[in-house]
Amino acid sequence: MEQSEASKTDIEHIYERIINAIMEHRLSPGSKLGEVRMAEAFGVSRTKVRQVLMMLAKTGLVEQFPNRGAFIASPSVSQTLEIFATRRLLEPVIVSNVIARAERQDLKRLHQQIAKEKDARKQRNRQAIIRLSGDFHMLLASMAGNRYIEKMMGELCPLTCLTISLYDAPHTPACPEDEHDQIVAAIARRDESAAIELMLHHLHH
Amino acid sequence: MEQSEASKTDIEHIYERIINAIMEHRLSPGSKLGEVRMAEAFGVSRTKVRQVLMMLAKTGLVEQFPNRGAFIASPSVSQTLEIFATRRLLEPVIVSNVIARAERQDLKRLHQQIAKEKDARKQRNRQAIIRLSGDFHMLLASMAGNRYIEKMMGELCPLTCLTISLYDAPHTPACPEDEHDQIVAAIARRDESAAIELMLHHLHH
DNA sequence: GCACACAATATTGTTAGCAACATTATGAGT
DNA sequence: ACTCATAATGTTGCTAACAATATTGTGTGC
Repeated sequence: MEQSEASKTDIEHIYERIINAIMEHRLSPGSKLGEVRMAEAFGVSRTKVRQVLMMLAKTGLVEQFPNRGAFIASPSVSQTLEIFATRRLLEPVIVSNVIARAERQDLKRLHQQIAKEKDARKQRNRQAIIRLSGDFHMLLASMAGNRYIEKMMGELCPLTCLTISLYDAPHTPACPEDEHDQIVAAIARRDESAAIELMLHHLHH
Repeated sequence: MEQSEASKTDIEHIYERIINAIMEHRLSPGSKLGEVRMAEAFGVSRTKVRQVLMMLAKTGLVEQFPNRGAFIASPSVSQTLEIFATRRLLEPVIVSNVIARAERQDLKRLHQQIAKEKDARKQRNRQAIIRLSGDFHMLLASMAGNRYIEKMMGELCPLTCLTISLYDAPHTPACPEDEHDQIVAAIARRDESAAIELMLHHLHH
């Protein structure tokens, strides 16, 4: 009973941390997520871990086998194709919505994000690079003004990270940085077709 | 201890039944979902009900308030707009994919679905009409060959039902039947632009 | 040395009971 | 009669122990 925080809060907290670990490639596809191990690692009861695992399973990031436990998902080739097909569907409308809605403050946040990426790249911090790259897409999604699309992106981004660690050559940088840069520039000058084109090209691997 | 079926199975089972209840308008937005009450109603332990509620919360169909309980979601106006915006984004590509992929067997199933709808309409079975109408869209989504889009539709359909019972005049039929009919016809003759046009018109309320 | 059966261990699934919180009911004071 | 405080009730959140299943380890026969 060291910390009796609101349960909701720390369940959500653990959930986020696991997603971050996936985004940073610190959890590989297929990794087993033992309940007691996680409970000890996070200092909470097994019940809460269980709930987190179930939430992750519902979003498709972990697979659960009865009486066997939970494992980080390893998307098949067909799943990977579907993930990217869905992103190619969603992200153009995200860009388009952002262009239509973005305030000056939003553009500022985008530039800050790019700056952070540039920083991480300069420091050769691979984990940070990967995570920030994903955060860029999530930030964009959060500005599109559609929470359902945003939620979907919140599931597709970590899944994308998993596919990258499965099917990409190791030590390949996630996204060339200047592409993010160019997209933001196109958004800033409200050039919709260019931004969409850049985004689609960006998602073409 | 009357039925010790595999827990996974009956959790999924309860989950489906609640979604069905939402789709049939037997659960109104804002309804409280008490844990003990549900546990008794379904003949399972409170823990399992808890897990189901959490899954429903993750998909956005119920809202949970700490120490207060779980309630069927009542989408706001802005949420409703976003739900339909998302459907207008997804369903055209669903139709397009179905046209590209549908086998003879799929078309048969679509026609069977339409026949069921026609039946329910003849019998003035309002609950069945509403649910079957939702099932039509889900059936279509399942044929599109993209499980992520299908999953998203599986969340958006029940949400749509909730918005209908919130913002539609009571006793309004969910969808005019012939529209589904026409869509299937357009799919059958592989007329993509017509099918998409019909679907968009269909989603225009 | 190998394959199989059987025991030991570890992990997951479930239940019952307790603690914490919110809601409702009761009653005293004005 | 109304308001506020306080007690009673009910509901949710959590923990710990138990049951069921899978995994690993050990030994015996061939």
